[in-house]
Amino acid sequence: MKFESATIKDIAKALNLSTSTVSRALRGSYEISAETKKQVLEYAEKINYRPNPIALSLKERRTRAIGVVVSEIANNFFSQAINGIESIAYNRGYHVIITQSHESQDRERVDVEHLAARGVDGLLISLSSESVDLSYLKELHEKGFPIVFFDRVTDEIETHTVTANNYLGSFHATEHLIFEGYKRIAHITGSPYLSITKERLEGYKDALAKHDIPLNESLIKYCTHGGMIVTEIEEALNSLFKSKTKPDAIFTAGDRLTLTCYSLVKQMKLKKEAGFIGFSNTVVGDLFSPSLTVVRQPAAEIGQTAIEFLIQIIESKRPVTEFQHRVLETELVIRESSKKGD
Amino acid sequence: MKFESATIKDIAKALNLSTSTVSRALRGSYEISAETKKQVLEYAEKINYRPNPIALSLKERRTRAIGVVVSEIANNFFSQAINGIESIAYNRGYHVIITQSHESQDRERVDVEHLAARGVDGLLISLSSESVDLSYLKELHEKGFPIVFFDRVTDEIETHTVTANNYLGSFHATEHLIFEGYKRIAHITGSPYLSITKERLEGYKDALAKHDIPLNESLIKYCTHGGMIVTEIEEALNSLFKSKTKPDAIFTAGDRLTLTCYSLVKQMKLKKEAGFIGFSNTVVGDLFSPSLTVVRQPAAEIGQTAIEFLIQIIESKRPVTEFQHRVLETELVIRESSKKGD
DNA sequence: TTTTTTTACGCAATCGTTACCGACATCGTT
DNA sequence: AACGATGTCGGTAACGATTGCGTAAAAAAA
Repeated sequence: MKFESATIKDIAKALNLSTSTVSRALRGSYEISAETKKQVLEYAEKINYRPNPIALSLKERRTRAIGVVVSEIANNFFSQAINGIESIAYNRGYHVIITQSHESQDRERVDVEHLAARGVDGLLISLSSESVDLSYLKELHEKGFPIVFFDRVTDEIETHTVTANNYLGSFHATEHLIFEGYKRIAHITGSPYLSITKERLEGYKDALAKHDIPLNESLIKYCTHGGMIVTEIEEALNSLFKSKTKPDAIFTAGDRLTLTCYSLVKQMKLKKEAGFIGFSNTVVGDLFSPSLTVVRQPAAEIGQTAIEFLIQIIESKRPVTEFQHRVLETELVIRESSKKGD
Repeated sequence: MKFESATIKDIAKALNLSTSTVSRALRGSYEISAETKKQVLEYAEKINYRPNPIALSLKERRTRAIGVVVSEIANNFFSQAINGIESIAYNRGYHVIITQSHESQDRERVDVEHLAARGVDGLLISLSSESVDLSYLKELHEKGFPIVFFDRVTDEIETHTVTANNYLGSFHATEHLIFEGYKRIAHITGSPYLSITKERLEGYKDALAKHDIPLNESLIKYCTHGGMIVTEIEEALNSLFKSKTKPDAIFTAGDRLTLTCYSLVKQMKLKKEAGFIGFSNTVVGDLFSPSLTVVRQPAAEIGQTAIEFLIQIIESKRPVTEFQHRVLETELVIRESSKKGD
C-alpha cells in the first residue's frame, strides 16, 4: 500500500505553469502576479495540497523533529517530563520522537544512532543505568549535533543540563526522617554510575553528618536496574532487615524504585516498623496506606527547560559555547509514611 | 548549527568512483567487483558512513515511521500500550512518533494531519473524548493511508481495531459488586461519544438487569474530560452523595478517572461507606488503602496487536479489504475496596 | 521610436540516494 | 577474426521542493 499525495508538480501541470512559479506563488513571492497567485492558491486549496516535509528536510537539512531518549515511559517522572517537552515542542513547531532505553546501554546507543541517522535536529537524553561508555554521544556532540541532558546527566560532555536539585531534595528528605526521630536510615538507590544516584547519596550522607549520625555503608543498597527488577529490591530489603543493625527507616531514590519498594515493604509487613520516604512523582501518594511521603521533582518544568535549551542550540546561528546547568528545586510532600509511630 | 554527515558522494570522490557504483557496492550488488566492493565498504566503515534516511524516504516514498495518537501519555493504560507498540516497532525497524491529543478534537486533528504530512507510513490512534467529526480521518483512510484504531475505536471507518473486552470487563466488575451485596451501584464514566464508554455502560446495565436490579439513570455520571479535570468528578460525586438514593458502590471507567475519583472519595471520607472498583492499569493498586479492586486491560498486548495489524497493512502489496476486530480479555483484580464491610 | 526598467515567469541546479540504461573492456566461441 | 556474452562501471533522471539566474514581454522613461 502506498499513499499518494498531491505535489507541486500536479499544480504546475494543471495550471500550465512551472514548478518554480507554483512554489513562489505558494510562498507569496513578490515576483508572481496577483492573478497567478490566486489561481495557484485556489487550486492548492482545492486539491488539499500539503508541502512534502521530507523533500523540505532534504533540502533544508533539518527535520523539525527532536529525539527523546528516556529509560522508561511508564514512569511518572518521565511521562510528566515528556508532557513538558511535548507542550513546548508543539508550540514551536517541532515533532517529538520518543524512544526508551529500558536501562540498557546498547539499546540507548541504537536509539541515539538511529535518531541521529534519521535526521532529528537534536537530542534530549536522560542516560540509562548502564551508560558508562559515552563515546558515541561524544562523537555526535563533537560533530556539532545538538544534545541536551536532563535528569541523568554527565560532565563528560559539555552542553546544557537540566536537573532537579537532587542533593538538596535528598538532604531535606533525610533530615526530615532524622527530625522525626529515625536513626538507622537505609538508602536504597539506583545504579552507582548515574549522576542522580551520586547526588542523592551525597545529600543523604551530608544530612546524616550534620546530625552526627555515623554513616553505615551496609545501610546503602544499590539496585542497578532502578526498580525494574523486583527480585533485586527484594534482596536488598531482605539483606537490610536480616542484619543486626536493622534500619528504622527507608529512603528510596527514583520513582519506580520507590513504588516497587513500598509495595514490597507492605507485602513483607514491615510497614509499621519502618519510616518510608522516596523520590517519586506519583499523583496518588495520598491514596496509599500509609499515605506516602515523597520528594517530588518538577518534572514538567525540567522537560520544558530542557527542550527550550535544545531549540536554542538548534536555532542558533553560531556554535554555542556557553552552557547552562539549570537546577530546579524539589518539593518534599510530607504524609504519613515518614511519621514516627512511637 | 548544522550537522554534516558523510554521503555517498564523499566516498565516490575519495575512491574515484561514481555514486552509482558506490551505491551498488554498498548494497552488495553482483555487478560490482569484489575488490571495488571491499574498497568501498572499508572506506565507508572508516568514515562511519550512514545512508541518509531522509533521502531514502523521498525516493522510496516511505519513512519507516509510524505515528501514535493517544489522549495522554501520563496514563497507565496508554504508557503500557505504548510500551507494547514500541517493542514490536523496534524489532521491525520502525520508529514511533508519539503525540497527545489531551482529549481535544482540534489537537487530535492537528496531530493527525501533521503526522500524515510528515510522512509516517501509518497511524495508530485512540480517539479523544471530543472526537465526533472524523471526516479528516476518513479522508486519509480513503486515500489509502494505513490506520488502525485501538482502545477508543469507531465504526465509521472500516479498518482493523484492537480493544479490550470492555463489555465483559464491565459486566464482571458490576456483577462482582452485586455478588458482594451492593445494590445501588453508581457508574462514573467518560465522554458518551467514546466506544469504550458505550461498551462499558452496556456491560454495567446488563449485569444489573441480569440480577434484577432496576437501572437508575441518576447513578450514571459522565465526566467528559475523563479524569483530567478534577472539579468535574467532584461535582459528579457531590451530586451522587447528596441525592436521596445515595449509591453504596462506585464503578469507574478509565485509568485517570479511577485514580482521581478514588482519591476524591478518600478525601471526602466516603471510603467506608461505598464499595469501589474501577478500570485501571495502575501497578500499585495493592498499596492503596483500602487496596483497590481494578479491571485491568492487557494494555501491552493491545498495543502489540495494533501495531502488528498496522505493519501488516503498510507492508501489504495489495489494498487490504478484510479487517479484523481483535478483542482481548480484561482481568478483574479483586482487592479490598470492593469488599462489603458490613 | 528607442532605450531602460520592471514584471512575471521558466530553466536548471541542489539536497542524497537509487535505478534504468548504456558504454566499454575482456573473454570465449565459432 | 569477428561476434556475442559477460562483467564492471558511469551518466542521468527521478523523488519534491526551493532558489539563483536568465529572459521575454510589457511598461516606463528617454
